Amino acid sequence: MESDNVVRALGALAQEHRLALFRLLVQAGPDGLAAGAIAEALGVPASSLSFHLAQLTNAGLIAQRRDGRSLIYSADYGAMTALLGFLMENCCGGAVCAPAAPCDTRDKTERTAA
Amino acid sequence: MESDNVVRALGALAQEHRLALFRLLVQAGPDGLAAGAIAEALGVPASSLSFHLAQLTNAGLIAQRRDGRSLIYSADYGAMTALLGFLMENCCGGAVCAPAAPCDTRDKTERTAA
DNA sequence: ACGCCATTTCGATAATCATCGAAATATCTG
DNA sequence: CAGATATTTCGATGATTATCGAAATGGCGT
Repeated sequence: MESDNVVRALGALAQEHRLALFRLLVQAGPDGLAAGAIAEALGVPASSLSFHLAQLTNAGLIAQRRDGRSLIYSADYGAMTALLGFLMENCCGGAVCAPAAPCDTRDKTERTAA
Repeated sequence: MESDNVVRALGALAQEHRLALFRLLVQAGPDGLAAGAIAEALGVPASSLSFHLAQLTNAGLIAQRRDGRSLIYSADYGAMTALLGFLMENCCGGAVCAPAAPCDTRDKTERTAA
């Protein structure tokens, strides 16, 4: 991950609503959540939420897919792993001191198959 | 680390100059660097740098100490570890998937003694 | 005390960000 | 196609952020 992307990712997470939103999506897993469900969970007006979703999407931290008239958002575990990897790579003068793979990035289907 | 502190820490790192600054201090180690040396290394005017140093200090990511007429800044490894810990704790529905101790947080004296 | 040096604070300016209602877009159903 | 639902885009507003020169502060040497 490039330094520029890292700044954007950190900036996207550096906001109360968006941090809560991202954590919500992470906990929701690969199935994700519809925008409406997120708005309700966070108690944020739809238009405000849309703004925050756009920020996280632009930062590459979440993905969007359509299901009927709902738009489903889900966390991009790979991006999160890359971000953590960058922060850790650069914490001790270039030495990596901990594995940069915090999550099982496979989705439910893959885990079941494995 | 509380969610509020996390937002502040992420916000502090979500800026090109400050991310470079923090990485510089991390690489410099516990001895830290004087404000002037940092300004020169980053090519940022003194007054701008002072603003960024204040942001990082306020976020608890760096510490300040005086040496003569110089102010020496150094990375707070504990804060960085706590931040990484928070991000990892909260990435998989509460399960910690990787050790949250990326760095040897002891200073030179302690390492030598060990 | 005086001048020097390192750094911060002040003040002004331009830019970006957060918020949210109203209107527009896209999809489904009948 | 018309109506209902889910979500985004637009537009306006207030708040925060980044920048940097000039002036103020704090510590040092003489």
